Amino acid sequence: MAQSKAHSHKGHAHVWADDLTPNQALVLGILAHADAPLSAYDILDRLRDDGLRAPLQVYRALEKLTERGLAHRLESLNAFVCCADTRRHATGILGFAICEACGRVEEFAEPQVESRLRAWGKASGFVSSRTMIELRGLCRQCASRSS
Amino acid sequence: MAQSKAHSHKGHAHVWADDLTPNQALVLGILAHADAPLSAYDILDRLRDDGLRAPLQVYRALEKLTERGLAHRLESLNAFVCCADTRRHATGILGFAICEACGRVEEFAEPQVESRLRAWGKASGFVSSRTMIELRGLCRQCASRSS
DNA sequence: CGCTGTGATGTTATTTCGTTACAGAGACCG
DNA sequence: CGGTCTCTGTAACGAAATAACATCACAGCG
Repeated sequence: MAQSKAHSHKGHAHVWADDLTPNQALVLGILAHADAPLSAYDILDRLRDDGLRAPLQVYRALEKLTERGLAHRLESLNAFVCCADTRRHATGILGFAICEACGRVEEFAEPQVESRLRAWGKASGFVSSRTMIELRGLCRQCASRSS
Repeated sequence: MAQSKAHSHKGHAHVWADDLTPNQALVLGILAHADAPLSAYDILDRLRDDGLRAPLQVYRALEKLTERGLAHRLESLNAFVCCADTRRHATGILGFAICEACGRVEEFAEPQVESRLRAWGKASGFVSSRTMIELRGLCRQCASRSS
């Protein structure tokens, strides 16, 4: 840890967190500027000019970023997005609505969903460490366009 | 369609549905006897003696089985399970609790979770076609053992 | 200074997962 | 008969993820 600024020389980096390593900052920068989820290899391709060469470099950065809630993995897509609201993420379970037309992802929190899942865990004895909620469908714009 | 019995000569097949093709019946038979999720390649390995040779044969069968709700894909695992309760599946959204110790999967339905998600969709304009809910953690037995 | 522990990095090769492309066999329908 | 549809078989490929191993930077300590 303790890695100082970690500003991309391309100007990707922002405020988020100051203690990112250079690779982590590069990856987060790419995710923050993308308007759709990116696979690890997509990210790698966009960072070749910044010196990244192997998938593992990207996967390692993504692992740290997701641990800290700065990025999320979409399991049904094998792809990653930048967290839309770090504050909210800290408070509980997030859901993701993935538009299959435009590719955009909406991040949401539903406290009542969370409490119902917690109640189910209590009743069944299952101790949950991580919860994934993903919806596939059409966002408002795409749904109205295609109707 | 209309493929008759589709009984495996190894005795895998059961009641479920009579109109499965031979390959579909083989795959479903393997899934039904497994006590943990299986990847497509796991399934393929166990069906070599039954004549299956290529991944695609398994993926095609899995596609039909999941369409009909006879099997489910666990996105966070890239693996498949036999549906535990086809009746319940027909009625709505299912969740899956995956034990990271023993590998077993519990399938559950939470109508209130479903209604909350539906409400969110209505409010945000998102038209959902498919919903995935997966929990990772420890089942009752494994949680008590490891405490 | 040298030594040591720890975490991030870099590189190669391999494994695991999933799909594309193409061709054949059988059922059903006109 | 020809046309279409679904299921099937085979080979090759592409995408996603990890294993194994070596290196580098740095902080703490004697």
